[in-house]
Amino acid sequence: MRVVYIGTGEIGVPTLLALRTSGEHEIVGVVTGEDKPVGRDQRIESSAIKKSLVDAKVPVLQPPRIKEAQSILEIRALTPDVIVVMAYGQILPRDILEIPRVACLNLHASLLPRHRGASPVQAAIAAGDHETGITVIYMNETLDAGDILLRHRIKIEPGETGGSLHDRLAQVGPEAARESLRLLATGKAPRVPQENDGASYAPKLMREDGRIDWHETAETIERKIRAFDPWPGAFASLAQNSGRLLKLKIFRTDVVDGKGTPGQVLQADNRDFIIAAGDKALALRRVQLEGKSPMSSQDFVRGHAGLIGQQME
RNA sequence: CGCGGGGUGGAGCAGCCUGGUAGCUCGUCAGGCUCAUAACCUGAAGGCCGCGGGUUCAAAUCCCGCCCCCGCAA
Repeated sequence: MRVVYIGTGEIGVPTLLALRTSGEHEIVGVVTGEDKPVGRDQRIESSAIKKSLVDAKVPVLQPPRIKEAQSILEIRALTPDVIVVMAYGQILPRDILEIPRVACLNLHASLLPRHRGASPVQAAIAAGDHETGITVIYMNETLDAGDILLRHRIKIEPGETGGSLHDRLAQVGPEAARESLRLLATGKAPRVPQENDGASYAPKLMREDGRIDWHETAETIERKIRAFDPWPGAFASLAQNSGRLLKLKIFRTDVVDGKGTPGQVLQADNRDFIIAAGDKALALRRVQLEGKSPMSSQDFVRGHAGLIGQQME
């Protein structure tokens, strides 16, 4: 079949690669996000998807707004049988959804209807889910609410981070995509409406969403820290001796016994760095100070006297 | 030139404003104490204070240039 791939995020790279190289289908075009300034030097860089196509002779479209007439015409001219969308970053208008002859599919990184929206990977860990996966849906105009074609489940491992789960889900994409296209090609593709009762929404994450609320339970905070590692990162503020408020990024913690005012430093020595949470407490294992590289909490404690009793915010 | 923090014995930091013997908490090594220890005591090794230039009697500290790391932002 003639396939147009629409996506920007790195999570879709293995899927696009598989579709290109499997020989079962022809990628007739790729639509991806614009090149934009990135990093400390604000260098202009292409999306992960475009970078993965450097050696491929595939037409690449990078419309600023896909809903504009120009890009709709260009995509229609590719005459796709199927459009496959994964982590694109823009809402597709009805005009686009109606272009493909067979179907317009979306690969979503959760078990829909759970965790619709832009941050399903983090949401699954933060919610304490034991499994997640890739859901392939027939797209409609409501975000992530289309009928389900198939689902591939994976277990969420203990200690899983947003980064590790993202990478494992990316590896599930190719299989889910190929199987979906195979079913469509043979006319055997199922189509099951989502049960909207079980729906939840995982909004696009902002930097500020990473701030830790020490009033929450230790378990909740621990999961959030794992979910937000490495992006957008969980952090808290700590008053320094100089009087300045320092931002402390927190990477790994363990739930431990301990009681105190939420945010209070209960212990800070060469054994543990423990902060009181809403119920129990959290032993910090790895932290990063603004302007510094990540370090063990022991290293942090060594260089910062008088931490005990201080308050994290 | 997008904004900002930083580079000081092996680790994490202080010292820099207000130039004048290199300091703290650890680690390492040797010895001691202890039934024992991520405990305690004693002693030791280990630094061209990121690199280059300048000012000065004197520079980790002040001035100029460069390199590298990180946070924000994306």
